[in-house]
Amino acid sequence: MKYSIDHKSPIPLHVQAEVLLRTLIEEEEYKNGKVLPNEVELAKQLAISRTTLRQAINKLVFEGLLVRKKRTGTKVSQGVVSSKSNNWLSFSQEMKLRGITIKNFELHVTWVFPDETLANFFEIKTDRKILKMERVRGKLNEPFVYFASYFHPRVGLTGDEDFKKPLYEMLENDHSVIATLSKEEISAKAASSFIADKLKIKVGDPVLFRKRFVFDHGERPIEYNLGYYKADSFVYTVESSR
Amino acid sequence: MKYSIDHKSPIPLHVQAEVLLRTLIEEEEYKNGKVLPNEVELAKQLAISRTTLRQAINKLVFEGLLVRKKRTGTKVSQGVVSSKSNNWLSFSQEMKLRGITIKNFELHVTWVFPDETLANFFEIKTDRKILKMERVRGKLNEPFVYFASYFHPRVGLTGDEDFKKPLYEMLENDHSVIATLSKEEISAKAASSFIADKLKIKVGDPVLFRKRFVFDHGERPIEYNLGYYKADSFVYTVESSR
DNA sequence: TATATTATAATGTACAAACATATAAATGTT
DNA sequence: AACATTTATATGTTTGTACATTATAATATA
Repeated sequence: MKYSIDHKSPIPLHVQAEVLLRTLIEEEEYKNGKVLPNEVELAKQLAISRTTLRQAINKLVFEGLLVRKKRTGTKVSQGVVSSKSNNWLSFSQEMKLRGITIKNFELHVTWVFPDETLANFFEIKTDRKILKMERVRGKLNEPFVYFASYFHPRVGLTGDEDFKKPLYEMLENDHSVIATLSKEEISAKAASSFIADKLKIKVGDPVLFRKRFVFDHGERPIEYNLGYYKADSFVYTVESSR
Repeated sequence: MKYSIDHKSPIPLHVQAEVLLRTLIEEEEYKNGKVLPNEVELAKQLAISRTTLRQAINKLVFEGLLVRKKRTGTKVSQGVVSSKSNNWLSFSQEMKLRGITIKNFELHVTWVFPDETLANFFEIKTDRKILKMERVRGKLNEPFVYFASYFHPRVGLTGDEDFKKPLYEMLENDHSVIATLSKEEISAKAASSFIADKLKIKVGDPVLFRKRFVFDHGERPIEYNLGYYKADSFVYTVESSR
């Protein structure tokens, strides 16, 4: 047989099968839509169990490389590809693009004990103080966002930094912390009295709420950020393709 | 026990387990790094075999939602990898994954003249009628989103289509229209009387407003979609890296 | 006290065996 | 010829079982 599997190798059989399949589906005929040998048959040929073979196939199916169809069989999927969109600007940069000049008219830095959520996110104990930065930004007399940011001690912030500079630039230049990954959650909320006060709106008024989790290259948590945007002052844009 | 699995249901056990896990890991504690019950234990609790449970966990691991570690256990991944073309699920698909069954309790199809914005987007004249589809969706007696969708004439919809089927699938299968690009704008708004009525909330209550522009492979406009989500019923998640 | 060593608890790998389900193809019926 | 029915074949689901591997926790040793 053309391909086979080494049962003596320390490499797991399903991994060997996966590699073998990847090679196999590179072949012209398979690329052009020929169905693979059926699972039972192929498993027998490779002298592995069907379960093990399926383990390998599953992975490729999940990657979108293979497509399964009952009765018909499994074959190489036709059009694949995936891309991703990016949005990695700090708030001031984002606003600048829209021709809006931002004022920071409240900037407050304190050291606080993290609550459970924060301690968990940062993977630290609750008795270890962390830096909290709050700020209100907007046009003068018209605040439109309140932020609360928490930073991991690892970052080494003292609280004396110049927070008026673009944040991620500052972290990179002065602290060698490179934020590479972020996860955001966006939802709508009614303003609490605290937020209403900060944004000069009424309690219950709509706000856009954005949670942002920032990580460094090693997937270590860097910043935990909560943003409350006055309705209509902020539009979040996402582009995606498939 | 808090969650459980229905052995009588026609839904495969591993799918049920998957949904259940997705719900589970939405909980704060798990999101913040608590490890899941170990496989053997969890399988016993859910009264399914470990193999079946692993099938479910595997899927989430492939998606990058969970991370396994020997001896330590399995937990929700922090840094996340964003694998699947997941921002490309239709509403019903998105909800299904969360184990929520959606009712369409208002579905309305009409032909309308586009306003300036629409005509511009579709690059057509304002005297050419286009198909408008409105719907309210949610759990029964608890609507949580109102949609209005407009389709380009090019798509060739007659209005008699079965809009209960997943939209993009339908477009693809029955109309050979493949939506590949989307641009979305998300903001918070106060409910108008119209929206308040649709969502059974009060005028002025917060809603998440999502505009969605959908294009085909040739970047030609396909759909213009407006969605009004009841506050807290919907969280928009974005992952990005640089 | 610091460093090896060993035990333990979690995931990882692998098999065999049944039965379920969807669908293409073959067959039968009108 | 058009339609309905059956059958065969491929994937899909599920269980039970066994042993391997690895990283942490507990223990023993220098």
